[in-house]
Amino acid sequence: MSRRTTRNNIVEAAGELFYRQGFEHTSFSDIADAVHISRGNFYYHFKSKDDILDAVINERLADTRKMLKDWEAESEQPADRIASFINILIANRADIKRFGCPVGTLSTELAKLNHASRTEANQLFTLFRTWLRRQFTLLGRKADADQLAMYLLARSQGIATLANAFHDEKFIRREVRQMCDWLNTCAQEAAHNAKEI
Amino acid sequence: MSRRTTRNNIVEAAGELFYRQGFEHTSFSDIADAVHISRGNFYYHFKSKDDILDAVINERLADTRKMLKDWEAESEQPADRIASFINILIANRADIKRFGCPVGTLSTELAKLNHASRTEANQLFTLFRTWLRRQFTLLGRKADADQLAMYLLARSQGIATLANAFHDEKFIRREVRQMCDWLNTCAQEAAHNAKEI
DNA sequence: GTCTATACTGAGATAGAC
DNA sequence: GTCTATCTCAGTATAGAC
Repeated sequence: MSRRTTRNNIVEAAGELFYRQGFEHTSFSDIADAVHISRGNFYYHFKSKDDILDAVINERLADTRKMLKDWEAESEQPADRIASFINILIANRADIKRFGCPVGTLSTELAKLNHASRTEANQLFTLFRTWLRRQFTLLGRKADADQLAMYLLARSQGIATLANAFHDEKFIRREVRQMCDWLNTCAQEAAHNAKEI
Repeated sequence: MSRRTTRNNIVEAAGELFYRQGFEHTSFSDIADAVHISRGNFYYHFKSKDDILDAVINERLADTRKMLKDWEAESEQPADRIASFINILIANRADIKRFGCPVGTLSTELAKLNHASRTEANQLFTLFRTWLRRQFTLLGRKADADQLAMYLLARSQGIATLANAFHDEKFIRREVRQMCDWLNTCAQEAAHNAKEI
């Protein structure tokens, strides 16, 4: 686990602030206040604000890889693993309601800024997409695994956006329930097809 | 129709730039260059940048109201009207790919900025939600009309976010096709239920 | 490694001439 | 109505003491 160095503290605080306030709207002063260091001290650890952003994205990528690995270790069944993905909406519902999805909102912001780290940030989406695709393949839906992965990703994104706009946690719960139903149907279809062959 | 006054030109150019670059990231200089006026001239027409934002939002609200009205006039059947909504994803696919959904991305940005006009901007979502709810009610799905409306809204939002992140228009087309299928099933169910009663 | 002081830039906003 | 000139301020970034 990452030690409590000043550098790590900066990345952690910046990551949180970028999520809550947006990257551009977060100033060095904001981060300095959170970490309790002076503004000038940043430049010992990073050479620019963009540099901090890269560090934040890389940490999120590492965290996400670990999370996906954990989900695979926790469940044998691909359907259960996919359910783990769906349920992060519930686990993070309070934050999602207030700040939206950390992946989607960063991607959207960097797209508007036409920021150099856009591509990096979108790797977060790719991580989920690839992982979900693999699970759907294991589930026996090889032919449309990527489509199913994208469907789930998109639906989760939309739920996060609207839950944020309407400040509505109940909406998250309801949609998650529906997505779980959908997943069950999906798994049953796959099992049925497997018997036929 | 709005005449070509300087004020209207400012609102139009600002609306476009806010969509493409984001509100915060768009400066007076950017707008001034687009409209070919000096920076100082803004303050004859608006008292602040936030004032311009309000004007932009109000124009979008008016445009959206008109569009929804037109869809109602163009189609008698609620299912066809809902299809009009789904198909804006196709009509605007090039912009969506590059800049995301104008409603969703503004809502997301203003949420992060904790901006006073957040509520105003979210009225855009409410407009679509209420209109869709009414169409689903007319379709004979009174009991779950609002849930269906939110489902469609959320799904469209997610599609826009991912199409933007992955720069993928084909994904939009495929998802739109699926949503149209879903809508047909929806309408058939409603028709079936109507017969039973 | 961390600080203070400071340079530099671009932003939003104002005053007043035309 | 539109312009130029200017103000103020916050932001990023640098230099150099400790």
